[in-house]
Amino acid sequence: MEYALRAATYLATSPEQPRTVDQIAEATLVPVAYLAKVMQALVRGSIVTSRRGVGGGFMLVRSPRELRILEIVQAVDPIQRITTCPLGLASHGTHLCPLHRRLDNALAAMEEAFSTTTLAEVLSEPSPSVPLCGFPGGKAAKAR
Amino acid sequence: MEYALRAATYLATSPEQPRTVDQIAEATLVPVAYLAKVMQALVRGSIVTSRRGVGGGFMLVRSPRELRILEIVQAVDPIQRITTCPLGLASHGTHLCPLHRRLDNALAAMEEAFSTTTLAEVLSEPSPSVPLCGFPGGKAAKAR
DNA sequence: GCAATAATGGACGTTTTCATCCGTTTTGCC
DNA sequence: GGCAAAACGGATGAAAACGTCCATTATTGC
Repeated sequence: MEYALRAATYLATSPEQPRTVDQIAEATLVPVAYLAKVMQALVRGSIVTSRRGVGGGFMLVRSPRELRILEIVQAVDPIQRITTCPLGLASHGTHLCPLHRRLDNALAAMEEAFSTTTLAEVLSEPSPSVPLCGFPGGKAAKAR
Repeated sequence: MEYALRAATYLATSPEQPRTVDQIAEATLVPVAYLAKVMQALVRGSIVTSRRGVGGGFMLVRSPRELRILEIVQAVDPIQRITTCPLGLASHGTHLCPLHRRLDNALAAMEEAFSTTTLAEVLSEPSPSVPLCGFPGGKAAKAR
């Protein structure tokens, strides 16, 4: 999930411009082979599009301005809200017992936190450090 | 973590009274062998005390009234706040980049949600369904 | 059509989590 | 002291998450 967010954030720094798995991996310091899988998940979740072949790569489907980070989270690692009693019995229909209500509240709080920011906001936020820390200088402190 | 909360909630229904792993497992519908491990974690986290032998079992160390559910969570499955840049470089000291700040905010929101309720409040909350759903009738819908 | 580029899919390996089993130790009771 | 109850600890196993590797397919440029 971290990885997906890093990748999406990176893509948001140059929408319109397709980026290859290698580029994304280098910028975000994510193991490239695994990142390929994560990107597939983002494709399946309709967060990014992909194009094969020369000049291909991945691009965000929608503008960073209208992409909430919650959507990325939901695409790769959906927040499982508690809608029904996790114990076997469905003896009381929809309303949860107090304990599970609290658990669900915590999940809701997390969802809320993720839903209130778009990728564009993450990028534009005035901050002493650039998103993804090292980049867009790229290759963040990678000696080579 | 669910399991730990269920167990603690159950213990809170009769503080003072030691409960065995078997009793807790039956009431909370948690696999008994695994629950034993979870209880060990709670012991190590100083949430419960244990006594061996006849009449022994587990008891909450503190009163349900002063036990926040966050403490149980932290004992068995600590919320890992992001305090430092997860990418390699510690190039910028304490302040996180915007992306990781959001992630940490989400974690903080969760912590907050867990810290605002005590076990006693969970139990006393007026609700159509009893905590842990099936119990304290026990053996929740378990045909036998 | 051929070669290079890049995503896609499947097989495989490693590490964490969830879970079980069993022998050992502590404790209370007779 | 001996026995039964119960927690404790370690070994083991199954499933999921994390990660790697490689062959295949689509796309572009020549």
